[in-house]
This record gives sequence, C-alpha cells and structure tokens, in this order.
Amino acid sequence: MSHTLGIRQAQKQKTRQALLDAALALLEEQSLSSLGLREVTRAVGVAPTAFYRHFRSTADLGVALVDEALGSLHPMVRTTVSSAGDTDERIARAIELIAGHVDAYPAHVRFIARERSGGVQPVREAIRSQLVRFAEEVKTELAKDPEAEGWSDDDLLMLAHLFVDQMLITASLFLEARESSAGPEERQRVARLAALQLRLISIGRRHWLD
Amino acid sequence: MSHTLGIRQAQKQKTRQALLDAALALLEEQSLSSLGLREVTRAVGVAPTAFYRHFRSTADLGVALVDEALGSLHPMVRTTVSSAGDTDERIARAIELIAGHVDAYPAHVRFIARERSGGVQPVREAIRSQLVRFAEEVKTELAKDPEAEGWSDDDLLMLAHLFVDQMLITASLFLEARESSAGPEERQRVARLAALQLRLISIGRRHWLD
DNA sequence: TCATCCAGTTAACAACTGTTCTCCGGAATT
DNA sequence: AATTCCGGAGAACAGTTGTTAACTGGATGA
Repeated sequence: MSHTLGIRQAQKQKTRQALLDAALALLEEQSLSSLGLREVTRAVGVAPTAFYRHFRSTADLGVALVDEALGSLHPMVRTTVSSAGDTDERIARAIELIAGHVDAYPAHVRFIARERSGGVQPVREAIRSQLVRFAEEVKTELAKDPEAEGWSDDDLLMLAHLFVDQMLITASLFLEARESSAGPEERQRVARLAALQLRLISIGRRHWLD
Repeated sequence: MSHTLGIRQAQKQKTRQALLDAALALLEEQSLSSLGLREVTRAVGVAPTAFYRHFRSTADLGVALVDEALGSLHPMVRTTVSSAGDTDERIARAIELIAGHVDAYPAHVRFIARERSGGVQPVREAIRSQLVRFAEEVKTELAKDPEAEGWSDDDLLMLAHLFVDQMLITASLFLEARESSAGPEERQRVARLAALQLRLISIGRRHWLD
C-alpha cells in the first residue's frame, strides 16, 4: 500500500470516521442499544440517510467500534506480558501501561467495558472473540517464560484468561477514578490495589506445581 | 411484621412487582438505557401513566431491580466464603453455589452483569455500592480464618475484591454457557476453569507472607 | 354511612424514531 | 468529452416515545 485512494473514497472514510467518533462520544452517557441513528448523524451534521452508506444499523457501527478499540491493541498486550525484569517491576510497568491507555482512550475503554455484556448481541460476540484472541496471545507469551516449565496448555490458558480479565477490571477502575473527580489519589489507590492483586496471582503462579 | 396490609396496598405492590418482572424480562435483549416506560406498562397490561405511581423513571426502576437482585444475596455470600472443609472442597462448593444461583435467577444475573458498567449512572452506583458491601463482608469472613494471621486490612480487602470480581466473572460465564446452546459440557468447562482460577488464587493466598 | 383518598384510566401533546423513495452534483471511468 | 457511478440531501411515512391533565371507582377511615 498505497496508491493514495481517490478523493471520493477519502471523503467517504472521513465521514465514516466522523460517525464513529460522534457515536463514541454519545456513548459516554448511554449504551449502544439506546443509540439512535439520527442522533449520530445529527451530531456529525449529515442527513440521517447518509448513515446507511456506511453502516447497516447502529449494531453494525458498534462492531466497527470494537475493531477500532481493540484491534490495534494486540501488540501492546503481547509486549506487556513478555517484558523483562523483576516480577514487581513487570507488574508496575503493566499497570502504568494500562493507566496510560485509559488516559489516552477513555471513551474506547468505557465502550468495551460497557458493551462486553451489553444489550447488543453481535457487539458482545465481537468483543468476546477479541478477548479470546488476547488470551491466546497472552498464553503463547506465558509459554515462553521459563516459569511455564511443566504447565499444561489448559493451565496456561486459565492463567491467561485471569490476566486478561484482571486487565479489564483494572482499566475499568482507572476509568471510574478519572471521572469520580476524587483527584489523583484515587488513581494511586487503584494502582496499588491492582499491583497487590497481580502480585498475589504471580505468587500463585510460582507455586502452582508444588 | 405484619398486619396483612390492606387489599389496596396489596394490589399496589402486586402491580409494582409485575412492572419489575416485566422490565427484567424485557432487559434480556436490551439494556436499561433503552428500556421504555411504555414498553414496560404494555407488557404488564396497564396504562402508561400508572408507571408513575411506582417509579419516577426507568432509572428509578433499575435501582429497585438492583436491590431485588443483590439485596437478598448477602447471607449466601457470607456462608460461601466461611464454609468448612478442604480447600478444593470449598472451591467446588462455591462454584456449585454460583452455578445454582445462575440457574435459579438468570435474568437477575444478566441484569447485574449488564448494568454494572451500563449507561445509567444511578444504577451503576447502586450496583457498585452493593459490591463494595459484599467485599467488606467477605473481608470480615476471611479475617476469621486462621490463614489470615499477619495479614493487613488492605491485603484482606484486596483479596476480598478479587474473590467478588471472580464470582461475578464466573456467574457471567455460566450465563453465557446456558444460552449458547452448547449443551451441558460447556457448563462443565466453565466450572473447571473457575475451579483452576480459584485454586491459583488460593495458592497465592497461602504463600502471601513468604 | 358518608367523605376522603389514591391506584389506575383516558385523551391528547409535541417530539422523536427507523426506513423508503427520489433526486442532485461532483468524482470516476471510458 | 460523454457517460456512469455514488455519497449525500430532501421529503415524507407510520409508529413510537415521555409527560401533562382531568377523571373514575373502589377501598379506607371518620
């Protein structure tokens, strides 16, 4: 790629992105199943019918948002798990990375947390399959670690899911801390809690084969 | 209690409960922020305006649903954590208890999982505060265990939150297993996964003070 | 027994929704 | 240069929404 796609397709992708952005903003105070098509087009400043040029329905738009929010996250997850250093250092680094991501893309994080068990089935499935992918990637990274000696595949996948779920919970807590206007000390509280929990999981991992 | 409240208040509570039940049923395929007041009254077979005799809004009804779904759950959680026996036995018993609750009240479980980070703030807060209460109760139960010797309050609360979150995740997985029509072997898969994860957490707990 | 209360009804309101069909004008293709 | 393509606009549709006001009739309490 790429031969500078014509000004026609460029404009199309531009309004498409505008629709996605507007929807994401509107979803800060409601869930996808109550998001109206007209609501979105109104926010962008285009005719309601223009929506159909890009998405079949708001559920369809939701699936696109899942890809936008999680699709580009895989390399980050991989490197997080496989980073070097002492256990506590790795934990601290992982938590800072999560916190940074929440600060950089708060709307994306809220969307995923909200729609993970939201009222729109296709979106739920899209999120679920992405999280399964995450878990599998984490598993292959965990398998490279010398600590994985003697672990069965099932056990590795179990641990991977534990990490992925914990990551999501922590991200969700960071998000709440941001908007609770309780100052940065709340953020520190969340970081400490997450560190303790990851530490306990790591200890359990270390003694798994005893 | 109770002096058999008059047939007037009895009828009122009856329709109120009908509204709650109908709403819970409608919420199986959507989220609270898209639930319409007329939709609920139509399902019950009552005039839309009758809704206002019981709830200020659908958000208000949501808060009432949180109490119904979680309010009566506290004794169960307490006894689950403090049950006797070998570690693996306790884990198996806890998981069976969760699975049984999901089978008995699937709509309640789905509602809580969905609205925990849903689009309606008062409902989110109601759920959050109930879960905090759960965590505190679990903490006081954990404190009674001889294994809690030397644990700080912060560490105990951290572990309690880990258990509560894990409980919710497991319940959510059981719910998915129910409706994925993948047969009872999917349920067994979830039970095994949850058992392994609780086992790892228990091991981490045992070696926490090393 | 009679006056009061109050859960539920009826009617009407302006505003909103998703979806269809027809059209326009500039980009893309030949 | 002539033709096709296509993202977006405009208008109209039947149906829905939350909320108001005034009313009805049976239970309640004096």
